[in-house]
Amino acid sequence: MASAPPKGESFDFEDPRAQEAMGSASASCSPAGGVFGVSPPESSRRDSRKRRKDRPSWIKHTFTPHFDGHLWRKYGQKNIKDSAFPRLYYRCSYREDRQCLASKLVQQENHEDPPLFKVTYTYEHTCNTAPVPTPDVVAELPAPATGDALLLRFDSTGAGHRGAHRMEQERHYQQPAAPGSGWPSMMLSFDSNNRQHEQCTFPSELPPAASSSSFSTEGLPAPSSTTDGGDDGFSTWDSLRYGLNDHVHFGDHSYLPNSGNDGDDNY
DNA sequence: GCTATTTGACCGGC
DNA sequence: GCCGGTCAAATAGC
Repeated sequence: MASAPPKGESFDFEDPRAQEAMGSASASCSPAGGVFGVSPPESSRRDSRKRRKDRPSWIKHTFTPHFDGHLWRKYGQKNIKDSAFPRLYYRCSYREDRQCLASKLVQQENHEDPPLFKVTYTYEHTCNTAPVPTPDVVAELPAPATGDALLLRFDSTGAGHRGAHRMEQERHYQQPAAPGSGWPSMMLSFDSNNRQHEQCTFPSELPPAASSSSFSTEGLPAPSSTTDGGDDGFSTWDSLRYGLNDHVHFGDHSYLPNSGNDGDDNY
């Protein structure tokens, strides 16, 4: 990642320190450990807004802005001047519990399908909740010739501290004739911490952004205990739509299978 | 009833 | 003075 990141999957650094810190390290949603663990500012309202420029931040372009391995809680949305899309503001769900100052801004950048999002991360996570990918849900694409069924396998590792949730499900759905029958192999995982992990391997003809062999996106901003991410245009779950080309329904959520990509921003 | 999201307002930075 | 980031009350969903 350090060099020539694939289209739609790149990092830019607003903070030179961040850029330096990244160095040759593989791109992860959060740079090499602790580099950004700069002493957090006071959490008072005023201090929290002070010195924006001093805050470590780095930018990532992705098609799946919500799959970055951490739990995020939305705290604001704002229309930005000169931007056709609103900017969404998220902060770490553990902000209060663990004084984690990590936050991110998500902004759609174009109308492409899938749309590209610019995600600006601020502060390294100090909550120590970086998830370890544990594929619990697996979406496998059968041989193209056999039909258009997608198998989703739900499972649980029970690795979470809240205890294991188990569910298994097989789902089949129709998919349009995919050119070249190149469908991504998607893996989704949920752990008992309400985190979701996703891994997706794309066929060769996928767009450059998605053709980086594989990507894994973990820790959906899982809607925490109650919701699934809300309905703010593109919820956590909506991000999945960019991983396939047809709609897949998880409960109330529908996904539009397509070439998804979240890059190697995970662990 | 609890928790997350929405949304308008506030306030700091530029 | 304008713009953008955050707060916090209101609202909605579970």
